[in-house]
Amino acid sequence: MNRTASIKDVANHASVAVGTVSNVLNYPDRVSQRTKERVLRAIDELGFVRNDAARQLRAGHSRTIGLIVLDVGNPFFTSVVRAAEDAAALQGSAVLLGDSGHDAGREANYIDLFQEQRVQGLLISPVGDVTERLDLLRERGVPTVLVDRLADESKFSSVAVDDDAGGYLAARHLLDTGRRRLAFVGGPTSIRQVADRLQGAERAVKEEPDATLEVLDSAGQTVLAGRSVGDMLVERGRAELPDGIFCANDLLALGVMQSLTMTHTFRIPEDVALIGYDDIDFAVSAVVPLSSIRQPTELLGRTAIELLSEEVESRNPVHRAVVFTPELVVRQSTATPGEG
Amino acid sequence: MNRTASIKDVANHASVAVGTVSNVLNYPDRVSQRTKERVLRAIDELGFVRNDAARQLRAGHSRTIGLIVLDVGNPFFTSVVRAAEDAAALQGSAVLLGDSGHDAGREANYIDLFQEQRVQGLLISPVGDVTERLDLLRERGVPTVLVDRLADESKFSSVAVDDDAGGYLAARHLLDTGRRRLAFVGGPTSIRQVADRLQGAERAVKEEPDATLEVLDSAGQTVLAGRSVGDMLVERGRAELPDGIFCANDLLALGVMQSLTMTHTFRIPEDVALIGYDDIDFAVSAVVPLSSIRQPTELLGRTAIELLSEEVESRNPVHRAVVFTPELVVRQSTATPGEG
DNA sequence: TCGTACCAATGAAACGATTCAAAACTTCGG
DNA sequence: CCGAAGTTTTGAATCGTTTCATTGGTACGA
Repeated sequence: MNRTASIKDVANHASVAVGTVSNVLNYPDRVSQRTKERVLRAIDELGFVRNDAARQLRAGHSRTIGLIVLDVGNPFFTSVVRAAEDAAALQGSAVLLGDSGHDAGREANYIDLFQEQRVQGLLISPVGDVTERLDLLRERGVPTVLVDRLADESKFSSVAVDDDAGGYLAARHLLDTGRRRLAFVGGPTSIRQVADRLQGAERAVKEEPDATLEVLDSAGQTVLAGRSVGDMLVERGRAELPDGIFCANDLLALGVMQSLTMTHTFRIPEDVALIGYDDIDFAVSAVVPLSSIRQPTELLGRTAIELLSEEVESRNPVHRAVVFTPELVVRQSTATPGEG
Repeated sequence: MNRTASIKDVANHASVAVGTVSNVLNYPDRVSQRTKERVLRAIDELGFVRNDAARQLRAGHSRTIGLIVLDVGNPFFTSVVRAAEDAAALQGSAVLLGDSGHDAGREANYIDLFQEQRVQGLLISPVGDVTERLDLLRERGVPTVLVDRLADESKFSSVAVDDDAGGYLAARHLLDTGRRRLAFVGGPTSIRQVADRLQGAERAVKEEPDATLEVLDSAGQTVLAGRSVGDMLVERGRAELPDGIFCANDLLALGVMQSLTMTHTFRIPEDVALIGYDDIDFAVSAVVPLSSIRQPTELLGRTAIELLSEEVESRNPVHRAVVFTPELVVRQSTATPGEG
C-alpha cells in the first residue's frame, strides 16, 4: 500500500488497455458488459481513485468554481454560499470557498490560488473597490461574476439586491400601517448599503405630505450601537418619540428593541413600530418578533452560478447585471396598533 | 489570448530552456541574475500563471488540506475554520472547505472529491458515527484528524473540547457565587455534548451537600425552546424558582432570559443567575450580558492542522487525542447578588 | 468464401510542470 | 594555452489521465 493505484495498475490487474479503463469511467456504454465488470472489480480491489490533477491537466481546465466572500460568518453570505454550492453541484462542478474577511491581501491570495487551480470561473464579493486584480482576471479571460455588488456591464456580470427598493419597502410598510413620524437608524452613510436603504426610505416618506423622517446616526451596525440609540430615544420622552423606526440592519433593531422594552415605558408595536433589515435567525425569536426585509440569498447564489455558466459557455463576453428586489417580512413589531 | 501561457511559452519568449524557467520559479539562487531578469520579464509579458494541476501531478500530492464541517453558519465552526486556514497558510497549504450540513450524503461527496484532489490530509467533524468511509480513508493512508469529536487513538488523531469540564465549570461558578438550587436546561441528552455538560454539572453539585440540581428538558437548542422553559418557570412562582440556571447553550439561555426579564417579576442576577455555553457574539450584547463557557476554537483549529502535519510527515501513524478545557467568561448575568 | 458493417479494445501522444544527469561555459593557477 | 573545478544551462523523462486513429473480432448477406 505504498502508492495509490493508477489507471495503469487497474489496466494490468484487469488485463485490459488503459484506454479501456478510461472508457469504463467516462463512457461506460462504449465498453462491453464483461469487460466493464472485470475493470470495476479491479478498481474495487485496488481501491483506485481518479487523480483529478491528471484529469484536469489533460482537460485544460478544472471542474471547480472559486467563490470569495467577505465573511463566511455573516448569515447573508453563508446562505449565498450554500445556494451556490447546490447550484454548482447540479451542473457537476464543485465550489472552492475563500473567506477574505474584508482583507484585500487575503482576497489577492485567493485570487492567485484560484488562478493556479485553473478554476472555471470566479464568483467574488470584492473588498472595497473593484481592484485592478479583477481587471487582470478579465484580460486573462477568467469569467468572473460580482456578487452583492453592481458592476459596469461592459466589464463584468453581477448579481445584487436593490437596497433602495428595500429601504422603500420598509418605510412604505411603516407608513401603510399609519405611522407618520419615522426615524432611520443607520451607521455611517459612507457604507453604500446604508446610504441606499436611507435613500429608499426618503423616497417613500416624500410620498406622504404629512410624514417626516429623522435620521439617527449610529456608531456601527451592532446590537450595542442600536442600544445607545435606543437609550437616547428613551430619554427624550414620549412626545418626541418617533412612532416608526427603520433600522439599517437587524442587529441595530434588536438593540433598539432591548432599550425600549427594558424600561417598560414604551410598547412595541403600540407606541413605536420597529423594522429591521436582513431577516437574520434572531429576528423571529426576539422578545417581540421583529419585522424585517429579507434578501433573496438563495436566488442570489443560484443566479450567480447561472451567469457564470453563461460566460463560461459563450465565447463572446456578454455581461449582465441582475438586480433582485428584497421582500417584506411582517411580524409583531410592526403590527397595526388597532389589531394589537 | 487564446490559451494561457505555459512554461514552454515563457522559455521560448525568453530564449532559455524550460528547466531554467522552472528553476527561476523554484530555486532562484541557481539562476544567474541576467537570466532571471529575462525570464521574469517574459513571465510578466505573457501573463504566465503556474498550472497547479501539472505541478501536483508531478509532485504526486497537492498542497491543500480538506476540511469538512457540520455547518459553516455555526459560529463555533466558523471560528475553527478561520484558525485552520491561518495555520495552514503559515505552512504553505491552502484549505478546501466543505459544508456537510449534517448530511451524510454531502459528507460522502466531499470525502470523495477531496480524495480525487489528492489532499494532503483531511480534517473532519463527522456526521453521526464515524463512518466506514473514514475507515477506508485510513486504509488508503489519507491522514485524517477528527475535529470536535473524541477518537479511538488507535485509529485517528482528534481534537476536542472537554464538555464535562465545561459543565463542571459552569455549575461550580454558580455554586461559588452562593447559589444552591440549580437547574440545568438542555435538549435531548442523546446529544453527546448535552449529556457531557450535564454530567459535569452533576459532578460539581455533588461536591456541595446542600445543593440540588434539577434537570429541565428542552425541546431543542433554540431561543424559542429556551423561552418555553422560561415561561414554565415564571408560572411556578418565586418560591419554587431555582436560583441558578445553567443552559446547554447560549441560545437557550437567551430564551430563558427573555421570559424572565419580560415579566419583570424576576431580576437577573439578583433573583436568578443565568449562564450559557459557547459564548456567541450575542451573549455580550444581551439585555443582561450573559455569562458563558467559551470554547477555545482558535486553538482547536490550529492544533488540528498541527496534528495533521505530524501525520503527514511521519511514516508510522502515531495518533493523538488532544482535549482542551473550556474557559469561564463571567458577565453580569451571574454577578454575585451582594455586588449587584 | 469474401466483403461490408459494426462494435470493442488498443496504445501512442498530449497536457504542463519538475527533476536531474549531462553539456556548456567561466575562472583561475600553472 | 591547458586542465581542473566550479557555476549555469539544457532538455529528455516522468507523473496519470483522456483522446482518437488504428487494429482486431464478429455477424451477416451475397
